[in-house]
This record gives sequence, structure tokens and C-alpha cells, in this order.
Amino acid sequence: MPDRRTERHEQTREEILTAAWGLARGQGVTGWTLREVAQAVGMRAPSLYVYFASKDAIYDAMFAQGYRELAARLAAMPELDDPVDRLRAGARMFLDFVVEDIARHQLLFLPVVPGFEPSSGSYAVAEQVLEELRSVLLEAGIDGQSSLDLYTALISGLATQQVSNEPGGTRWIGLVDQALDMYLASELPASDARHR
Amino acid sequence: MPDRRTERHEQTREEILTAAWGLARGQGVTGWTLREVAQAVGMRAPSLYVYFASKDAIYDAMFAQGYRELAARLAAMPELDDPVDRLRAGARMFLDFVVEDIARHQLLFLPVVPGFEPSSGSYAVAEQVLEELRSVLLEAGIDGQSSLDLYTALISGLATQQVSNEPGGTRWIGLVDQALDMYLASELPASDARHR
DNA sequence: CGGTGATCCTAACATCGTTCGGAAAACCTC
DNA sequence: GAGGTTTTCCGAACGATGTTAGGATCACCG
Repeated sequence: MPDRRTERHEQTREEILTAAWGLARGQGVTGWTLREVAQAVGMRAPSLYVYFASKDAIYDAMFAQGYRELAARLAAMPELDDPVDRLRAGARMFLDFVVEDIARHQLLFLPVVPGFEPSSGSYAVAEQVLEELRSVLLEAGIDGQSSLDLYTALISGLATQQVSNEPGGTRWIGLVDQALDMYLASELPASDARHR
Repeated sequence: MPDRRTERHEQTREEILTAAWGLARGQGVTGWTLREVAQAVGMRAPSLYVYFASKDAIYDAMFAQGYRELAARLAAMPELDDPVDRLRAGARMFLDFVVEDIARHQLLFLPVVPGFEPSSGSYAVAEQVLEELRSVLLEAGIDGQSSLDLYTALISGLATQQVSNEPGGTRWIGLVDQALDMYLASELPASDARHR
């Protein structure tokens, strides 16, 4: 029975998160203030504590939201027959997702918020999504811890270089096909890793 | 004419930086306070402003110090005849340097300090070191912007994954040879990229 | 020895996240 | 609808932060 009050409560939470995202995008992940968020939603800072236990709790909700969005993108991907095609499409999707919102990338994948560590609940969302990405690799015949780790290093390396050194550009993420060719030629069991 | 006073001044600056590094290593790059640093060197916080214009100026000096240390490691490397051997040794040296001090890695290579951007002087030091690393690649016959970018993404990806997900371990940096084999097989003109 | 600049301090400011206590509003029960 | 309860929201304020102001004290130079 969804209470009328709890419904409105949840609605206000979303409103706060939206305002926080907007400020984070404009002024950096850590460049916003509780008083600013409060003003954006027509409140004073202390009132935010009705909806979130702390600023870190807001970060935590944003963190979970970010990974849930990534999960949605993953679920919305076209079902390709060739597992290698799926792998390539997954990598491109991930890189698009990353460069689309620098603040989100930093919050989700880099330790930029001083004291923040995701709660176990939010961390579980992240783990699950990353696990799904890994399963795409497995289906392509890539097996073994070291091959998986090499893949994550390669793709996340492209992403981090892109947003750190040329935000908004494509200098690194444009190398995704070249990088995958390289990776697949080395890690794929014995078939071809034809381009495109 | 090195004044006696300016000499002592420089000495105190070093003392402050050493204290800041110690606190940064123990409590995170941004997990220290001017009052803490001051106490560590036997002062009160405002006195630090005699030696640094702001906290960001301390970060800036640490940034330059970090890159100067990296430059020293680069200069101290044994002179290997084979440029590919030099490349491998350089990558290993870099990864060792990175995992050795997480706080330094974050300050030098990740945008973790909220408002901080290196001054032009400190940035020049960084540019020069990275340029030297690039020249090692060129000597190995690796040419072209995209090849260079792919290399930086790969190596920095290994480093970032290591310190972000398993600080103190070797799960990712242990893959450096495998990664270089993969990279060289794909990017090296036409010779062999024999392991070890 | 007198003077000048560097050094270091206490006090205080603005801003931050956060807590407290109470007023207003929304809701549920009778 | 009235009464009571819970949620919402606020002003005031606390401790901590980086930083500034103003004044002592000290080191050095002539």
C-alpha cells in the first residue's frame, strides 16, 4: 500500500537528486553545496536531512542511480548473434556512457569524493552490472582472470584518459575499435577478430 | 648569492611538504588539514602562509615534486640497447612508481583534489616527463598519435585499476608483460616482440 | 646598537556539513 | 469535522575548514 506521504517523499528525493546531478555536472562532482541543492529545490539546507541522512547519502543515491542507468543501457542493447559483436557493442556503449557525463564517470569509477564509499546496497548494484559486462566477455570465449582484468584495464584506461585529458572529445574513445582488434587478436582463442 | 634566510625558508618549505606527504599517505590525498600539517612541523595554521600562498599551492608543490621524482627514476634507468627492452623497462618502472604511493598517483594522474589545477610551471614539469616517456616509444618504432594514445590508455588503465580496486596488490600491474606483448604484437612495425 | 624584514602568533571571518528545538502543515483516526 | 500524531520545514547555532588582519618577536644587516 503506497502511502500518499511516502510517495511524495520519494518524489522529493528524486527532485533533490536531479538538482544535485545538475550542480555536479556544472561545477564538478564535489563542487556543490547542500545549501545550493536546497535552494534549487526551494528549501533550506537542514530540510534536506528529512530526505537524506547526510551529503554522503546523497552521493550514495547518485552512485546507485548511475549504475542503474548503466544497467538499463546494457539491457536495452540490441541482441546480436555474434558474441564478439556483442563485446564490441558493449565496449562502445560503455565508453559513450562514460564520456556523456564526466561527473558521473568520476563518481562511479574514480575515488574523487573524499570520504565517500558506496553503501553495501549501492555497491551491490555496481557489482551486478560489472558482472553482466564480464559475462559478455565470457560468452565471447574470453576466459581467465587475467584476460578479464586486462580488458577492464584497457577499456577503463581509454575512458579515463578521455575524460581526464580531453573532456568532450573523442581522441581516446575513438580508438575503441583499434583497441579491441588488438585485444581480440591476442586474447581470442583461435578465430578471427574481424574489424567492424 | 644564496641568502642565509632564503635558505632556511626553502628548508622549512621542504619540511612542510614532507609533513603533507606523510599525512596524505596516511589519510588520503585530501584527508589532511592545514592545522594538522602545521602541528606536524610545530606551527599554527596561519604561519604556513609565510611559505605557501594557499593549500592549493601546497598541492601544486607536491604535484611538481612528484613529477620530478618520476623524472629522476626515468633518468636513473639502466641504458638498454634494445629500444623494446627500454620500453618494457619503462612501463614496469612507471607502474612500480604508481603503486608505491597511492596518494601520489591520485594527485599526479587523477582529478581527485576538488579545485586543484597545477600551475603552468608544475604542469610544464609533468609535460616534459610524459614527453620523455613518449620518446621511448618513438625509439621503439611506435609512431603516430593513436598508437601513443593507446599505449598511455593501456598502461594508465593498469595502474588505475590496480590502485582503485586492489591497493597494495599486483593483480593488474602483474599483467604488464602480457599487456605489452599484446600491444607490441599489434603496434610494432614488423619485428618480433619476444617476451622477457 | 638601531632598524628592517621575516617569522609566528592570537583572534576572527566566511563557509561548510550537521544538529537542535520548535513551528507549521499534512495526514490518520474517531 | 476535532484531536492527535507524524512529517515537513525553518532559524539558530555548533564544530571544523581555509584564510585574513594585526601585532608581537626574532634574525639579520648596516
